[in-house]
Amino acid sequence: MTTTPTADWLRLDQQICFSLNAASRAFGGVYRVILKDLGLTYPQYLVMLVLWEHGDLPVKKLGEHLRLDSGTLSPLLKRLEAGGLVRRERSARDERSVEVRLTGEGDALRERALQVPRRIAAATGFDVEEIRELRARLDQLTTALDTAARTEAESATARQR
Amino acid sequence: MTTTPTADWLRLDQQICFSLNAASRAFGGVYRVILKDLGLTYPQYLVMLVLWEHGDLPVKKLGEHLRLDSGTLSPLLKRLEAGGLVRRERSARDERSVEVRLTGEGDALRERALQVPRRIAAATGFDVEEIRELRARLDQLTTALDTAARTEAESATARQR
DNA sequence: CACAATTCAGTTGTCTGCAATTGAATTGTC
DNA sequence: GACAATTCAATTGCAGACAACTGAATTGTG
Repeated sequence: MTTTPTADWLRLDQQICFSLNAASRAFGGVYRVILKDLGLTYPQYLVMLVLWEHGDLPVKKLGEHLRLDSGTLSPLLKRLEAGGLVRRERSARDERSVEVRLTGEGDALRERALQVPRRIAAATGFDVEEIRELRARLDQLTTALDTAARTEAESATARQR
Repeated sequence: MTTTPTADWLRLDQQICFSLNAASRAFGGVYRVILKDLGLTYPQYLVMLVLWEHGDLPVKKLGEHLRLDSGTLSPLLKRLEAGGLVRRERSARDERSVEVRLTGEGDALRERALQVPRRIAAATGFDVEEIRELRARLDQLTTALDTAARTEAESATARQR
């Protein structure tokens, strides 16, 4: 009987994470080019997407939508503010919270951004259905990985006790 | 007739790039936990994978396998060297080139790394066939995106002329 | 041979991502 | 009402990515 040699488990081209990482960075490359016109980086674009979709939000909520924490968002939002797309205002009701508000300029940028998804979709060469399938697959993967990360972290903590 | 409102094109949950990005970072979380024992980060692990698979390589070749350039690899390799896993030696034949060589320690680490892919695979909750399919899909995507990035870059350059 | 073009690694500067910590504000509980 | 626990944004420190550039070495062409 021929089993896969254990050594082959380490082959780069068998690592799903590598393909994923490569695809993610390849997207980065395309976005970099397309978003240059808008003066946005890709993560900044994601933040703007959330704001356009949901309106003004506290940093916390923004982070939940994007699965990013304040360590990433704080400096990013400052840059957006410096670019005049966004204002940050301490909430009156809860002084711990900072509301991120679109400026007129930030709101106006939305019009120019409308063409971006279409250009991106074209760049993938995938049709709508293929994209939908792949998205579903990836979201399923993300959920599984998040669960596993928590489990691993717990068992690691347990080992230390 | 009911077409999808253009506004919906900007919805975060329709952006394939976001799912991809999220999945990639979720992988990062799992790897961070699992690789902590080995004292490697995820990109460092990828470099080690290539070296274990192909033996000593110049920085250039390493970058081709991983689609990374010297800007990323130079500092990363210095850290691996500081950790005693790798040596960097100027090639005698071509003094521009730097050979990255595994040390005994780096080679030995391979044994402990053999368990990693299995744990990762388990974390995904996907079976071998599902992983294979997803990988194929992602590689296809990467190829398309790389081509598109070049095309976009060219047309941007052309517009400037 | 000479010299322009190319190749290669490294450096610098900018922008993520994330862990860990800080400090202020709020909430829950006694 | 006091005070411990929690929440929230910001900061610090580290490691990646990548563009742009530098400097050294090599190659190709005339």
